[in-house]
Amino acid sequence: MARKVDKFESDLLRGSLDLMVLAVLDQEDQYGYVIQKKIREASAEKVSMSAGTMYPLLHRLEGEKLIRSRWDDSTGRRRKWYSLTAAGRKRLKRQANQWNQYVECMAGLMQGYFKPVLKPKPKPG
Amino acid sequence: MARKVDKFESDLLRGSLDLMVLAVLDQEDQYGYVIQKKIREASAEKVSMSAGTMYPLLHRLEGEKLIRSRWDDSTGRRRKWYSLTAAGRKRLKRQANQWNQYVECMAGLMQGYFKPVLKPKPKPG
DNA sequence: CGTTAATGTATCGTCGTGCGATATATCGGC
DNA sequence: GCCGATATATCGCACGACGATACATTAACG
Repeated sequence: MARKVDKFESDLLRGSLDLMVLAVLDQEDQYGYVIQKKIREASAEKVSMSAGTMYPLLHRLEGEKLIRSRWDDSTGRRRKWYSLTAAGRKRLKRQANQWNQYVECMAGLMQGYFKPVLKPKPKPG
Repeated sequence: MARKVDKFESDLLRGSLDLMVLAVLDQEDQYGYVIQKKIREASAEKVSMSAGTMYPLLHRLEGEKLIRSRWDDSTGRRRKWYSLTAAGRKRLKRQANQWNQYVECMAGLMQGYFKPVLKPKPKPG
């Protein structure tokens, strides 16, 4: 059996997808297709969101005024570019913080109840 | 009615709640009310699952044969004790692994696109 | 010219699940 | 008697990731 690249469960995505997209847009303005691609590549193919996830997500974030869009029809391919709003940057900061806190909480929970799986101090030197 | 629990956090739970419960049960057999309490306390009140989340979750895990239950009616309070099955232990190992990998992926994504938040405060001196 | 693949955005219905509300019952303290 | 904590359970709702589907452009290949 050929070992396929293990993909993460979609339930994990649920809590962090917004954060990823906001983080990508914090670096530079982008359009949907590229955002999707960037996340997939940056995660070594492990995080992949379908188009049916991506576009509604973008629309939702825009509805929340966290990002704004503008169409680019200058080329044959219609592209909708997105950029972070001030509120988006603020949200990004808050969620990134929350994410880090949550990861710490999980680490604590796992350490207390499930030592073996947690790496025994990688100690990168 | 306004949402009491932050949506970001409840979505985070989605990807990791099974893992938490399995981790708690890996330490020792427990019943629902205490599992709920342990998670809440171990996370410094930050992670809290409602009873309406807890019991259906337990039933689901039991349906998946990851845990098994037995009633204790010896006291006035009826308690349903849960314990991990072999499959449950296996799943716990897998999920914990996935979680750790996912956290690493996120760290990579965030580092590339959002340095300021992730970066630990440099200790002066 | 026709076909296929990649690019690019969009919407639909389905499904799973966390949540608040609610129900039921026991027990201890006042 | 009343109230809060303990203890389990179920209901309907909200929300979002997903696969399917649609449609248009561009480029490669025959």
